[in-house]
Amino acid sequence: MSTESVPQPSNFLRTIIEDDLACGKHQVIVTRFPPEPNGYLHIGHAKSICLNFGLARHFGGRCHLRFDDTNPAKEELEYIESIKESVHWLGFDWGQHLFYASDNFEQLYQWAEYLIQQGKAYVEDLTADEIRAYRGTLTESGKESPYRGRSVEENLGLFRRMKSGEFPDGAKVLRARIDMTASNMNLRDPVLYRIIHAPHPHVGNTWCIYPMYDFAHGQSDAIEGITHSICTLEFEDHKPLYEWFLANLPVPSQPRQYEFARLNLTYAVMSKRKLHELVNQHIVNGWDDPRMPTLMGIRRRGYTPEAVRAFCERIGVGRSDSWIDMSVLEECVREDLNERTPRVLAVLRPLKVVIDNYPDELVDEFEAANHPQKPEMGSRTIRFSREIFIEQDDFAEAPPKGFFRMTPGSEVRLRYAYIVRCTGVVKDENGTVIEVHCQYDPASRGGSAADGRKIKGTIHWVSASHAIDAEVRLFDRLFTDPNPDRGGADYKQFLNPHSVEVLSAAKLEQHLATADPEIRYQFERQGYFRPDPLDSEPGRLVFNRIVTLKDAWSKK
RNA sequence: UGGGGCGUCGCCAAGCGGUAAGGCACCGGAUUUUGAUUCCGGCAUUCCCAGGUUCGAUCCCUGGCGCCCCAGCCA
Repeated sequence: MSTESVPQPSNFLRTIIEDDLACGKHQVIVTRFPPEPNGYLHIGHAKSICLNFGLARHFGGRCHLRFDDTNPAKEELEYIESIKESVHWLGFDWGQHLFYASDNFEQLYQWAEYLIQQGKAYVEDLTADEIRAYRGTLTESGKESPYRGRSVEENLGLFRRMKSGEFPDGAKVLRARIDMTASNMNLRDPVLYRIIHAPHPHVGNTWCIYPMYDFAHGQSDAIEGITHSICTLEFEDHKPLYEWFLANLPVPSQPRQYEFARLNLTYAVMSKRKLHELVNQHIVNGWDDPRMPTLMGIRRRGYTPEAVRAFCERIGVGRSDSWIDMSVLEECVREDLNERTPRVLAVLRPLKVVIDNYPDELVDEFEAANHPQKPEMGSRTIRFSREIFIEQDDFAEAPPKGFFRMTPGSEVRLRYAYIVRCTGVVKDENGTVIEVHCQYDPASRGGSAADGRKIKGTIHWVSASHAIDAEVRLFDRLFTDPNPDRGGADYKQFLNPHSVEVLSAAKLEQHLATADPEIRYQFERQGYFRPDPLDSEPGRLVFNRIVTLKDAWSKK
């Protein structure tokens, strides 16, 4: 794919790995994509997936898929399945390397007892509120819990009773004994285990105590032999704790954590909370709504995995907070679709045109190229007759300066067909043009004038008696503001009221009657479209607009 | 005002002491039966600011300024 062949500039992660390989620290690198199965994946996750799988592929290593499933209160099987499907859709394969943090629960439990035995963990009886109060603030150090000094035996007994289900949710937690005065809050005796009497999506009812992220993540990395544990910036403050566990537990390997800046996209929101809200409040029609930045959404809309991968390559990886322009994503989609889609003529907002000097019953046929720059993509036949439809926007009774489409008195080319001249219009009682009359030039068959005169404008059309009907959904950005997320304001006030426009009377060339949902098309002069995989069916076609074509005219 | 991180063109991003890559956006112009594509050309005497070291600094030092993250029994 041409979009992926451009050499990529280096980034700090590649540099680190190159150095680790060069000095012999590692023979082979192992990365992992570690989602929590508590929601659906979005374009931000795609960046992480492409990074982790891409780095492994680039350096001949491997990448694991690991579910960080340590909190059964929020996780579901449905999400596990969806996440696997999205990663595959994006084009990556973890092979045999599918892992669950929950598969390590027994080992993690043993390590927790080990820490207790070393005097480095204790059972806490303080309530959640009390723990918070004892933790201190950003500027004041914390206080030690009165339960911090329990004996190893007492801690072990209590922890085992926690495990056996003797206590209700929240009654006790296991804490690491580190330093209540640490300036890094994560080191102020972090909670290691909490009691949750809930079935787990992967390991069922075997446990009622569950490890916290911090106690599971690094150790799982170590168990899997991860060499480079890549996460987002907000985990940087957790690194000392990550390393504390690796240093204080007999783990089988020593992974290293590196952080990068998460993806932010203009005109979109990415937080799980906001995405949930859009769905729950029916602002969008589900997680796979084509306007959503979820992988399910953009997939349904018609974005290709190739385009998403090209996007992830193009934006680079860094450590500074960044907001990528939506136009970068859109341009990646266009670049891919421009290469691969067959062209087709489709009239979205039909305006009837009658060619008065064209024989009533005559039907002409033209060969239309499927791709003007790629003859190998072939051609198809399109039919022409006396009555056709053109785009309402392609006609102007009083054209603005520079308009070179159909207008009274002047000539315009009907793509692949004939040159026509508008001779008159029919209006309804409101003065709206409802029909246009033309004369065609019989000597211009195919669209070229016999005398070689230049025709500036070419518009698309569809034969009225041959066209098929379809619904077309025009999607646009969900928000009107580039940063709906920014500062205090409610992001919902920036919702774009025109993020979807449904055109129910579109007219398509006959060729599209059997459109395969997996095939994308370019509707010439308009954009890229594909049949909606859920709602389109033979006889009741529904097309989604994936992205518009660039349009230098509308900018003026 | 505790700790951690970041600051190179409107948005990303290379650069790692030797005199500012690239992409998107934008602005021209050429070709065009898609106002698309393609193609040419333009677009940071300057790297948050101020000092310092050096023959030479975006890269080193010092001091400022700005922005982000952290006080879940979430990840």
